[in-house]
Amino acid sequence: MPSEQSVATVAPPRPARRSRAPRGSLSAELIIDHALRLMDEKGLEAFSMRALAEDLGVGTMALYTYFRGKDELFRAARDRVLAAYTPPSTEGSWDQQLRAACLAVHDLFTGRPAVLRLLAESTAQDDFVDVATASMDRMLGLLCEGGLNREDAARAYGTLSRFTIGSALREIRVCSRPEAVEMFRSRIAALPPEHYPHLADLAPEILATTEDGPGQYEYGLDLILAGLRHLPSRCT
Amino acid sequence: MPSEQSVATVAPPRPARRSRAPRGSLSAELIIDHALRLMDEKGLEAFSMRALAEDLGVGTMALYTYFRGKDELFRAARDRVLAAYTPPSTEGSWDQQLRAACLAVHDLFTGRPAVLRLLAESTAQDDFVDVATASMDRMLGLLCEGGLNREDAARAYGTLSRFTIGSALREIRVCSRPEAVEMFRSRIAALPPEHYPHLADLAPEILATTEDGPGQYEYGLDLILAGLRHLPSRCT
DNA sequence: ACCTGAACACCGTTCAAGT
DNA sequence: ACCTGAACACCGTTCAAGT
Repeated sequence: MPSEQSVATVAPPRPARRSRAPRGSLSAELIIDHALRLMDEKGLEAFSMRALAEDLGVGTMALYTYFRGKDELFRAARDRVLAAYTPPSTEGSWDQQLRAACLAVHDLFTGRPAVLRLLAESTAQDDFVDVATASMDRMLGLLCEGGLNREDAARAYGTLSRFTIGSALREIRVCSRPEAVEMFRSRIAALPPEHYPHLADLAPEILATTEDGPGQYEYGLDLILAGLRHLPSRCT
Repeated sequence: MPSEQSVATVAPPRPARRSRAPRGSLSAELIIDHALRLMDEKGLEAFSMRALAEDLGVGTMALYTYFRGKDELFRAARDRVLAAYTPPSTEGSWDQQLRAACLAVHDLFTGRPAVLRLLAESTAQDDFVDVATASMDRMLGLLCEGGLNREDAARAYGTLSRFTIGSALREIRVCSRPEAVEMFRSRIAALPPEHYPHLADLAPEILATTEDGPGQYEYGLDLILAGLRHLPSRCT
């Protein structure tokens, strides 16, 4: 009496020897953990539901027990990183503290390129409140403390957050990637100097600042903070 | 004598009655034109090589005669918009002209959301020199004219360009989309005021500035320009 | 040369089914 | 409930073939 497995059936090629995954082996948290790691390691375009499932050692459809789909998974990953973030407390005058808070957000994003891209490229109408809620509240408080009126505080925050996102995006796409900087260099060198005299003249300085992302960020941040200190509405 | 079309052959369902496209009906320029229109109308995620080909009334593979693939088509479309751009000439002091040049770039991008997204999301190591070469050269010239030294000019340009891109991205994703603003509003209203006191307090001002994208951009721009005027290195 | 459809290797997701 | 593979409707792109 031949047992079932000894029968010479032509088995279809199974890509990975994986029996049914044990019942409690998955959870939303675990999925998000692996997703964030995968996205930051292999890049956002290499990420897929199928690749994530394989990384977890489960069938693709197992993910759909925990998330409605890819978009919901993305939002959950992004929100977890942003909501868990608390800006480091610092000492000093209001503008020194504000400076530190901005730098912390900047570092958060450059350290988590996938989350930044998710934030910037998200196509859903849903949007996280803003950069990171706790940080936003803190910065608004510091701006008021600095003597800005209500409208100036809101607008100053908007300015700082837009500049921070713009800077971090440039850094993860160019400054921190040697091949991209090299491409930038050769593109500038190839421009006809007679058409772009100032650009050709300042090329060395432009390249130097491109290579130093964080320094460039601090420079612009200080520029904005200087502008804030000279605001006519300020009465401190 | 039955003509060919009267023969009762069981024809496979042809999606569109399209005979072979005439020989010279396509060109790189025409393809780019349609691509830009499609991307701005239907959104970047709705765009595909297959949809573009259908829009042009040709087979999908006809596009590959003119472009190596989707990425090359994207780059060509982006480069055409940016390279063709010349900043409007304006009058006034160096900082007034600088202000006008920044606003023109800002308007270029908010008016062409697909190009901005292409610029921001491009994954290729190749990157256009920067925002728009002619504009970059002009702004660098104005900064030097304003008395900034070489390094400050390069860094100031970097600051202005990062802020401009960050602002334009925020505008096309939130400010100019009523559903997104509404989502933002309800998210803020849902936050516990005891955890985010400043945010809850300033909610009206924050929402007002969110609704006014261009105004918010001008505010931040003026803040940066004020910072530039107070730069210690300036000797004018 | 320019344009074509069929085919391939990917996606995300629906569905009916297994445990 | 939790997890599965098959199937569907999409992609971008390769290829051999038509004109």
